[in-house]
Amino acid sequence: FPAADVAADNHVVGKPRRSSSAAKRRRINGEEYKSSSWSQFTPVPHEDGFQWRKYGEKKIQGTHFTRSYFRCTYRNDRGCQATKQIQQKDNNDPPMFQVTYSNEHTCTTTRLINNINNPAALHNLTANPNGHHDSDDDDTIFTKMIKQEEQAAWLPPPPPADLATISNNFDETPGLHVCQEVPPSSSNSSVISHYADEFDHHQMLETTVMEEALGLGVDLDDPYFYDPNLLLIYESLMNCY
DNA sequence: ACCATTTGACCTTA
DNA sequence: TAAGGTCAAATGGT
Repeated sequence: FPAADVAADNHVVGKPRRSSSAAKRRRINGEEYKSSSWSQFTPVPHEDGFQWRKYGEKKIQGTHFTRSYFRCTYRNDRGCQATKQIQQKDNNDPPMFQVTYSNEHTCTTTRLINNINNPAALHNLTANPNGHHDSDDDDTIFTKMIKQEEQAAWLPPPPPADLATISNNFDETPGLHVCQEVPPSSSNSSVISHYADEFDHHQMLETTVMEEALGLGVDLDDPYFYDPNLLLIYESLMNCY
């Protein structure tokens, strides 16, 4: 199953966010550390096997959608410093999200994923994506996240040329969602062309990534293609049968 | 009542 | 000083 190696090791779909100055490795106590931030594109931003608590949402300049900020649910009781940001990139069917992770998980769930070859750990992971014992309580959180994502996935259609219409769509957007569409800050033709250019840029970027992946034999119809963690689970399951 | 999300205020950084 | 990131009180769902 070559797709797993491609996505997990070579970062075809997930690539380091920082490329210039921040990409320089820092040296602490004589040890070298890689950047603790990485990102990936996915239509299912919540399906990464971890539990997250949202702590903020922000309109980022030059983007259509708000950025959502999450930290690990176990930050307080287990001191896990993992965080992630979710930024919706387009309104395709399904929409694509960029998920940027910072800091590795130090909570129990991380150990389960790292021990994916352990059949017991794998069973726990696949039986319940939260990586816990099975119980109704654990399930409700994950289910809620998925429902939340589904709501975000079906936003109003792509921005029309008429800016007044954009504002109307924004007002009708439901309250509970991950990334909501945001109206332009001013109304003139340069704003429209700016968004058009930005849209083209993202389309081009996605196309480049997809072509690169296809060249390496990735099956784009496979939903697990987008998430390295899910790919690992998928691969281990394939090995089991 | 408890807990996660929302959201404007506040803080940090370039 | 403005944009991005985080805090925390208010809000809403169960």
